[in-house]
Amino acid sequence: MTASSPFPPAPHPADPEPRVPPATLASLYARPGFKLRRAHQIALSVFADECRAFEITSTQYGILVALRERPGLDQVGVAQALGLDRSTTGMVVGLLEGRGFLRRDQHATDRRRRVLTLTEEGARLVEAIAPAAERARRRLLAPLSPEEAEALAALLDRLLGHHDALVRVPLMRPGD
Amino acid sequence: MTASSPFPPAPHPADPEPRVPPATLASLYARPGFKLRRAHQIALSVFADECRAFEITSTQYGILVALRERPGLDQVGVAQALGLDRSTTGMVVGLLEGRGFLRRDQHATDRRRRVLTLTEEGARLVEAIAPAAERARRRLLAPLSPEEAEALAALLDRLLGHHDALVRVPLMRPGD
DNA sequence: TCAAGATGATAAGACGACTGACGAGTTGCG
DNA sequence: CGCAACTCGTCAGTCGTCTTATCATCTTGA
Repeated sequence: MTASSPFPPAPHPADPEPRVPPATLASLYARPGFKLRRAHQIALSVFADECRAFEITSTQYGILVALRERPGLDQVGVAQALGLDRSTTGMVVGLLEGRGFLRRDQHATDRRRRVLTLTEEGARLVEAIAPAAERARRRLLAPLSPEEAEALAALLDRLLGHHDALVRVPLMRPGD
Repeated sequence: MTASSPFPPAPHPADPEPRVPPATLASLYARPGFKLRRAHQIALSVFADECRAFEITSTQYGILVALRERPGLDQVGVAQALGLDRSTTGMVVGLLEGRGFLRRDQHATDRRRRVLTLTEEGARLVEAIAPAAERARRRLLAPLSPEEAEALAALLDRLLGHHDALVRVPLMRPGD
């Protein structure tokens, strides 16, 4: 809360901040965060479109995949495996449980935990979605050549790797 | 985009769905949508961190910038300028109005419209944030060399350009 | 001129995400 | 052993986003 003077940005020679020209819409469009928001929006949209028949979101799909590979994870394990918040995970897991795709049972010894496993139907679903998910991936990357797609993946990996510790929920391969 | 059958149709008969191996966590991590979600998460986080003092989100900042450049836009105009949903825009605009950063007045002739303009305080805020926003941009891109950052921007632009029509709210430079 | 259509705004509901807090349970250490 | 510290799950609250639906208003055309 530094700005309480009636005069907006009077030139301050002693200001350590370099002069920053006023933001314009064009500069907004050029911001990487802006592009990433749009790209994410598009990725969600393409996935939802391809998986329309299953009425499932990419987040829900991620949880099913994680449980298919590692049955018996608890919610925190799922959250860490996918880089999700604990609360978010709890909500989405509750959704999937309500739709009968997974079960939550008490852990044998640690009663704080709920052990998550796919139901038969959940296992069937995650298998059935695979082609649609693959279609979504290809469609999202369609505008890029294979080399460009590779380059994009590499650049994003650089970004993620360096900022991983920064985000509250770093990605964590469970069980290794 | 008419999928009402329980199973997704094969949209391209010439493009038969080959066998799709079962999804693993590793294959999930490799999905571009997954990386984009993480990258977006990080971008939001960095912006929020740098702008902590202003208690503002990147979306709110975008609306302020749009109104600074084009005072008198209506909500639909703001939504189109930023690629936001109309409903989302209405909610965030209501927030900003409640905090005193913008005003909503009746349009002179068209009473359906609400004309949006920054208040003095809103104008001061958007000026004051500029250095923090610039800091966030640089920090987000810090892991990349200038050339890599440029390449990433170009690749994302390719993606956005080709999928723009696909997303329900395409980006639309107002007034050009 | 009046009904039909287009457009702007809002409401309601669902989902994802984060923060902060809290209770129950577990574990480690003095 | 007993208490402190930690962990798991949950809840409440806030925010952003999209969908669908509805309402008010404006414009247009028969």
